[in-house]
Amino acid sequence: MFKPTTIKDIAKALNLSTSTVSRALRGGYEISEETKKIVLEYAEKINFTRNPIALSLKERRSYSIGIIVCEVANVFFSQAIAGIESIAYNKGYHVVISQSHDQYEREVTNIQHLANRSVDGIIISLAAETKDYTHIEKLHEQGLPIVFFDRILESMQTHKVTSNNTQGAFEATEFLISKGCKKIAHLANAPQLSITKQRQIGYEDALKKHGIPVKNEYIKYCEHGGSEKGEVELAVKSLLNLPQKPDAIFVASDRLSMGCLAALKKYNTGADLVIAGFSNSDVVDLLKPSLSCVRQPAFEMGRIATEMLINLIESKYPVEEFETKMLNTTFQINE
Amino acid sequence: MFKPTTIKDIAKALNLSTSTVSRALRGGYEISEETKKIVLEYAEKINFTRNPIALSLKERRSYSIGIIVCEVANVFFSQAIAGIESIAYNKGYHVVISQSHDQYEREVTNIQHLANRSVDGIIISLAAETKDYTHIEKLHEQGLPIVFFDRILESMQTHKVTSNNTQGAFEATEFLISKGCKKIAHLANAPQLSITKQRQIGYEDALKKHGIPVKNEYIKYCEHGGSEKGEVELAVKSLLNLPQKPDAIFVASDRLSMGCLAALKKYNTGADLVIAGFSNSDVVDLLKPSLSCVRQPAFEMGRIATEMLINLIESKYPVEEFETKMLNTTFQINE
DNA sequence: GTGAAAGCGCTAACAA
DNA sequence: TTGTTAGCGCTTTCAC
Repeated sequence: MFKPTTIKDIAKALNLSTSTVSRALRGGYEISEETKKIVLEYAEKINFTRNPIALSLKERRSYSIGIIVCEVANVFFSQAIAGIESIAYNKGYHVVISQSHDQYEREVTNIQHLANRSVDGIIISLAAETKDYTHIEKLHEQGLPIVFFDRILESMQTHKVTSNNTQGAFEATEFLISKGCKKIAHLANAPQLSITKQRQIGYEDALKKHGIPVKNEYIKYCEHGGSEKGEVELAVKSLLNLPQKPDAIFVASDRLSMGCLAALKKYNTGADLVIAGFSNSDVVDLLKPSLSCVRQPAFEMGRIATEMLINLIESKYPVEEFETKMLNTTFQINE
Repeated sequence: MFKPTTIKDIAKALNLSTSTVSRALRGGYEISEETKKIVLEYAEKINFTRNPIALSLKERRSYSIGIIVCEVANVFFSQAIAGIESIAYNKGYHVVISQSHDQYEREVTNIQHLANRSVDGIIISLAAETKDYTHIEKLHEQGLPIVFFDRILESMQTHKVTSNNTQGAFEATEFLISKGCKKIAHLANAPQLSITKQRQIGYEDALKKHGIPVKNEYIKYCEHGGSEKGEVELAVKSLLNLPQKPDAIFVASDRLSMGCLAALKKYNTGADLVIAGFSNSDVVDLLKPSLSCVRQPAFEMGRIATEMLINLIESKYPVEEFETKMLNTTFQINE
């Protein structure tokens, strides 16, 4: 059995009390230099580390933070996680990653699991399926620090980090217009998501600015964010079958973009379509139907969200003032 | 402050002792049906969950397992993680993911962090940079259950899961030969990795079988697994600059494949090259220079590794017999 | 400067 | 069937 040493072992070996050892280890000022030295050297020698579990129980906190994203195999999220880790580890926090796979049920399970003091706070981007927020609201009311990023819950009073989705969508759509497209479709995420609304506004604003009417049949939502099998393909198919077939598609997310390209390939079409969409993928310029894309500063978003969360966690007083940071996107043309 | 309810609160509210509550919650047979019902209903009502930290301290285990992979943004690993989670959650284990980014230092830090009783066991695929294994060996000697998958440490006596790398590499290389290629280069991972050796054997076997001489200058290793900036590009460049420029490349990993294609694009060449390599990417058939690929059963590998680990963790007696499972790959032609 | 002891939330041996 | 209590490893107040 795996049985590491405890301060009790050290105390016994050194003929001291556990409290003296404990204080010596954390450099308590009341301990004589000599004792301190003896203890530290011995601890070093036997490669001692304090039991973090016991520490958590005692301190009622775990020095770890939980992340909930829909999936880690998405470049946007993996970059964000890298950003989160970069801050968290520096400040002495461990990071626990969990995936909702865009499913409501799994989001609920994961957040329950993470709360209950196995983490000190949570950074979350909502699942596409989530429409009921009581599981989060309850924990928040109980005092669990929560920071939203990307897919935020607007109604909740806490810190939030997003990119400028509206502006990004606007640029992408305007790019499609600049390529001479007039029948621009929009392949969107689940309609209740914050990012879906914001991106749709950017899309519509661009159309309006250039005098192109917004047509509802050109906007297709994917309720499951593209994680349901065949979901994206169906949406693309219905666009292709419209009497007025689109000449361009603005796609709202990375996952949808890949699904869209795959569908176009399957139906052996798309050569006459211009595609632009949100994506942080690094292989985007290797794709056959090229994909111009809106890039989000994922790493930076992760960093900021983590700083906000740790502020919340370490704040001595209940925080009353919350901020929502919005970061700029960039647009990358691939043709 | 975040302050969840404890069994003490329940005991007080229900006028019972904490032990009764504790037993009722875990369905102890000695508790009367009535008391059990009252307790369970009340717990349900106030949405009670036991404090896992206290539980861990008491039981000297955390019911969580640690995973160390080079990066989560790699489809092979994210699929493996999904496999790991599928078993772990069913058996009541939490999963803690951490990334080495193929760096030795981070692997050491992560494994230290995970051990020390914050996890009950570890599933690991080695970092490309790792050449010294004492950090793992020490923990293993102390009794921490460890299972290797993918990039395994052959010298360690424990369970291991791999795919049939040699066979996969053989098929890919034979495919290139079947396309009429005779000057087949091999873009490989760090040379000390188990997978590198196995895949190289498959590559060489295929060449030999077809009477093609193995040339050392056609084999390029990437010490950092392609995670160092410019590493892959440099390797590809040196292949392209050979007096006898290759007519095909067999690439040893997903990351290297993407780097390779990017490099070919950058040098505006590759149309005359046939590429095949290991990849679990789902966008592989959308790539411009097409990439035929060896698919590994990542999800299944994750499942098996987890079953093995949990067996190790829950075994009453020290396990002496270890097994190495090897799963078959499949080959997917894209042209 | 050091030690004894209580307590964090939970379980389990022992009592009743 | 239920309650009392000690103890998991650590920190911290209070004595000395």
